[in-house]
Parts: sequence; structure tokens; C-alpha cells
Amino acid sequence: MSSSEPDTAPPTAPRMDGRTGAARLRSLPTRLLSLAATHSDRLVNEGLAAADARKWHYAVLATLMESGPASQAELSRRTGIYRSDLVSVINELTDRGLVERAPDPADRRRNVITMTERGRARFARLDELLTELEDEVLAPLGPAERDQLAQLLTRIVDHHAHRDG
Amino acid sequence: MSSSEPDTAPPTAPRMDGRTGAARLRSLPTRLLSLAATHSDRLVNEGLAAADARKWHYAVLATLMESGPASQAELSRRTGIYRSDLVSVINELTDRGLVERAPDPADRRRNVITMTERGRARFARLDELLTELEDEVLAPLGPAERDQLAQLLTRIVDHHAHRDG
DNA sequence: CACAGTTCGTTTGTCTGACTAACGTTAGTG
DNA sequence: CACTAACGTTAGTCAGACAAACGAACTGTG
Repeated sequence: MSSSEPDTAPPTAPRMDGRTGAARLRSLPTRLLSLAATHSDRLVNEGLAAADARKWHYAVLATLMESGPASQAELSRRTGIYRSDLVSVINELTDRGLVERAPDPADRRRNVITMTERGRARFARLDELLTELEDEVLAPLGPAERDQLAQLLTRIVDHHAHRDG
Repeated sequence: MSSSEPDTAPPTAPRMDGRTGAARLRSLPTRLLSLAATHSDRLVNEGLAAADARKWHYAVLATLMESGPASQAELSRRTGIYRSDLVSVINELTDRGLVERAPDPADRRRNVITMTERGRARFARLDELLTELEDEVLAPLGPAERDQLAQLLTRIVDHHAHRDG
């Protein structure tokens, strides 16, 4: 128990380290992921809230920016926002005059969401703001490390995205 | 990836890349962090739920395992669980016979939470389970990459933990 | 053409996690 | 002894992720 570990390597990889108890707890990647995301989300949400915006606003504007007008269902798919939650997001955006919601004449089930000029300007503002916020979140990391982190996270996200929806 | 990058480094670093719109959206580290944490949390929660447990159960047991009996306030500080939420967690653990809650004779405001024998066995079980779940979450990454990820996340978490609570 | 199945927008509601407020009890401190 | 602070607890807010269902509209098949 004190120190000598048998050198017979266990078959299926041992415990992460020699760690047990709370030390293990502190080093658990899933926990670190949760904590980091919590801090990150808080900073981002506060920053955006101060500018009267939400993450979803940015997500929708960014998508419209790249792909042009789209139906809500399409926006839902591209941004990952549930279509039930998207309703109020579009409401907020129209209230602020950033997008317009109009029935699609070609398919009367759909609404076509179009960006306004104000919307484009707004996106530019939010984009800058978000750059600053990202910088704050990633403050302790250098440029190369930030890239690495992004890459690793992308691999994880892609892997799990393909497995379900 | 291809090869030719202009070596004139811009003064204040430009936009992350040449990315705009949705491509930028998809590469935002804060967003990746959120998504990865969502997937990770879901897997972990489902796995633990199948074993009639929750993340908090593991966190508390791990802390008790390492540091021995503690008051709820102390557990709150060490695990990061709010003391208001800790109440029901301890309830669940006592219901399952994994810990015992007794008033502290030395300070009658406090409860002393002590692990039972069953609790220790339970922790061992959960620890194994969590190892499997971690493995599932980090499936697309190799051992070295997992370490890197853990390190990067630790830096971020520590940085932001010191800044507030 | 008719009918079944699907898609779309929307409303409503659930569940979880992070977090605040307040209250009675108990300990220390000047 | 009066004050303040810590403790456990209850209750409640707020946001995000997600399920269920519904009417309206569209699509494909026979």
C-alpha cells in the first residue's frame, strides 16, 4: 500500500494515474470539460447580455451571413438550436430589426428568415465582441495551444455528433 | 494545412482565420467547449443514472475517500457543489447507505458526513464505471492527446477559478 | 384524385444545473 | 452581552437541452 507497485502491467490500462479520491476527481477530463464550459459560458453570456444579445443570436446571424435566407427548420439544423426554441430567438431578432420573417410563397408551411442591413452591422459588432470574449476565456493559453484545444474539441464534438444527431 | 502562409504577422492578430459566418461559428472555441461538454455530460449522466448514481455522488464520495469525514460546508467547498444543493445529495447518499450524517458534537451547527463500508465499495464501482465513460467520451483521442486536453482545460479552469470563487 | 405520411412553425412542459435569498441555530469575538 | 459570521436547510429563479403534440401545408404512392 505504501509505495511499491507491482510491475505487472494490468491488461486494460490501469487507473489514469496513481490518483485516487479527490485528486482523481480534480483530474477527470469530463469534469474539467464541464467546469471549463461553465466558466466559458458565463463569461460569454455576460458579455453578450451587456450588449443585449445571446449566443443564439450570434449563431443565427452567422448562419444567415454565410448561407443567405433560410427557413427556421434549416436554421435549426445548422445551428443546433431546437426548432421549438428557435421561435423565440427569431422573435427577439425581429424585435430588434435584425432579421425579417416572411412566409415562403413557394412552401406555405415555411417562414423565410432574411437578414436586414442592421442585422449585418449587428453581426459585425457581435463578431468583434465575441473575439474579445474568446480571448478572455482562453487568456492563459498561447496561440498554438488555442489551436490545439480547438482541434481536440472538434474531434470530440464531431465524433459524438455523428453517433446520434 | 496545405502550405503557403504569409509570414507577415499582423499586429493585433486578425480574425481567427479567414473565416466568416457559419464557418467561424463552427470553429469558435467557446462553442466547441459548450458542445463537447454537453455531449460529455450526457454520456456521463446516462451512464451514472443506469447505475443509480449522479456526478455529485461520485464527487462527494471521492472527497470523503481522500480527506476523511467532513462537514457539509467543507464538502461544498471541495467539490464545488453549492451547499444548498448538497443537502439533497447527502440525502440520496444516506438513503443508499453510502454515507452517514451525524451532528458534530464539537460544533453543533455542523453535520459530520462519514463514509460507510458500503460507500467505499460503491466508490470503487463508480470509479471503474467513470473510467469507462471517460474512455467513451475521449474515444477519438489518443493517450497523449487526452493528457494534452486535460492540461489545457486545467489551465483554463484554474485561471478562472482564481478570478472569482 | 385520394390518402398516408412527413415537414413546418408553434405552444407547452419537463428536467437538470448553477445560483440567490432568507431563516433559525450555533459559535466565536470585542 | 451584543454582533457578526458560519452552518444546514428550504424555496425559488433562470437558462439550456429536449420531448410531445397540434394544425396547417406539402409530397409521394397507388
